[in-house]
Order: sequence, then C-alpha cells, then structure tokens
Amino acid sequence: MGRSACCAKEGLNKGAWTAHEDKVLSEYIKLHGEGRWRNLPKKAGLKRCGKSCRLRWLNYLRPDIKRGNISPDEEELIIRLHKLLGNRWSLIAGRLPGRTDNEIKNYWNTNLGKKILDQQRQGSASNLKHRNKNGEPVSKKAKTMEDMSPNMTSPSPSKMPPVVRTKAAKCTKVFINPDPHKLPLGHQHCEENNRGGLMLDRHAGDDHTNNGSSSLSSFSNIADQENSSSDFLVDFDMNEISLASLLNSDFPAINCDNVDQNGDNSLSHSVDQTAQIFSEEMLQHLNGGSHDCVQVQPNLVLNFHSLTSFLDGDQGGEEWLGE
DNA sequence: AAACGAGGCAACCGCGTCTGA
DNA sequence: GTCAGACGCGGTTGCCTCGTT
Repeated sequence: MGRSACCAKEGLNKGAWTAHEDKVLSEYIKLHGEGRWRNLPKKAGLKRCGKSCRLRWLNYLRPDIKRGNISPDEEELIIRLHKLLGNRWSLIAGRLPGRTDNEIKNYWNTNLGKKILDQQRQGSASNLKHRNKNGEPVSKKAKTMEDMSPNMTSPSPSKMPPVVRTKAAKCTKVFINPDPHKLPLGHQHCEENNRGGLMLDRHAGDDHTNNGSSSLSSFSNIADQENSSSDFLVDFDMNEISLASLLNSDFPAINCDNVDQNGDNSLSHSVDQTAQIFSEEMLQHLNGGSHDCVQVQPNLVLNFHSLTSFLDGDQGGEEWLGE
C-alpha cells in the first residue's frame, strides 16, 4: 500500500525555531542530504513535523540562500515574472537565484503589491517613487536579514554559492532538447522526468553548474545561428547586465487560468506552456522573427534569468563556466 | 519613556499533485 | 487502476520590531 502515516502531531514543537534546532537540522542534512522529510525529525532527534523541517531548511537554513534586500533589478524581475506567471512564487523564485518563494511572496505582499496598486492608481511613471536617489527600493525599515537574525551568519559574497536551487528550478523540466549532441557539459545529466519532458539533474552540488552551462551552451548555439543574436550577446555583458533590461520586451500578461485550462498531461504543466509562450515570443524577437530555434528556447529563456543573476555575482561566472 | 499602530517576516495550514504499493 | 501517504505550493496568521505620538 501507500506510505506510512505522516508524522504524529502530538508532542511536536511549533513556532519559532531555536538555534539548537537549526544546528541539528543543518548538520543532519549536511550528512544525509535533503529529502525524506517525514522521517527526518525522528532520525535527527527533532521534535518537529517533517514539513516544518523542510520549510525551515528551504527558506532559511540552506547555505545558498541570499540574504539582504531585494535589489532593484530583482524587483523589476519579480514584477515582470509576476505579470507573466501570477502568484507562482516558487517559479518566480526559481528565476531569482538565492531567493526563496516565501521571501518573494512576502516581499510582494508587503512592498510590490502595494507599489503596483499605487502605480495603477496614479498612472505610469511613478516607478521611482519608492526609491531613493540611488534607485534602490526603500522600505520602512530597510533592514537586512542579518539584522533580523544576528545568530544567522550570512555567507560573504565571496563565499556564497552563486546559484540557489530553489524549488522552482524544477521549471527546467520544460527543456526539450531537439539535438542533444549539441549540448555539452551539463546536459549529460539530463534525465527524463515522468511528465515526458527533460529535466536537469539537480543533485546538490552540481546542479547550478548544469543549469547554467545548459543555458549558456544553448545560448551560444543561438548566437551561432543568428546574426541578430549578437546584439543579444552585447546585452549580455557580465558587468553591465541588468536583469530588468533583459525582460524589457513587452510580453503580455498571461492569464494563468487560461493557461491552466489548456494544459494537458503530457508535457504540460500550465507553467510549461506559459514558459513556451514566453520564450517563443521573446525569441521571435531575438531571432529576428525566425522560429528556427524555437524548440530550444523555453529552457533557454527561463534559465536565462538564473544565468544572468548568477553571473552578477563576483565569481559566479568563473565557477559556473570553469568548475 | 511608554503606549499604540503599522509593517515585515517566519512559520503554519490546507489543498492539490505526485508517487509507491 | 486505485488508494493512501508524501511532497510541494500558495494563502494566511501571529509574533516581533520599528516608528510615531
């Protein structure tokens, strides 16, 4: 039959996690890896529900979590992606390395949602209203996560792993490689998922590398194929790159409900379709209207944001490209 | 300095989907 | 094919902190 019953709820701790609990959970996961959340508390000696452990790990304890304020570029990206995907926070988070769905959701609910409403009310061009003179978003408190949790030491930028594997990185499953032989490196780790699509192997430690190199190699192929792509590459300058500018194509908001209704179970998660719509449109632009490369695009475009964000990091590009 | 209100964030809850027997 | 449990996700809640009076 099925699996055994979920964790019994009696006698379990609830509420805020203690530093000791954090330590126990972190060390257990370092030793045994993620997953099997149900049995984890018992094995680790925690009086917590497995769900709670999972949430704590994903949203707070993972070493690759990016702490600190959301940058203006990230904010723009969130807005764009929210316009595209709606409240699919995990997917949005998947495009923002180091950010969790919960963090983005909270940020939206507390900042961006209001900002968008304000903008809608007051018309356009009030985009900078909530920013300081440096163009940074201004929140009432403007405090960092370190301020909130002094016991949590945020990794320094130089030590911080460049790409967080958020849950939503799953959306790499939309990748359908028409010609696997053209894809070096990371694509060796591609595996077929049970929805019929290809999904990048996301095992700890190597997945960001795979993910990134996949995107880059695909991206390079396009550049080879299309002259117009060279313009795209210019925009891809590692120092100058702005996430927001990458999303400046004015793709329409997509009604997620409609997308859901169209989904069929073969490859098609609604989000996958959304991704395809997104990428097709964008790539049509990038390729000067040619659809020659469209098959490759969904993954490319979606990963592209991870890629660019990743490359924004000090050493991200080096690690990514050169192991 | 104290009280109050608002904002922000971590965590919980419930539901839908996936998976294994 | 069916069922039950695990997992993942989004919505919501409650607590803590900060700002204002």
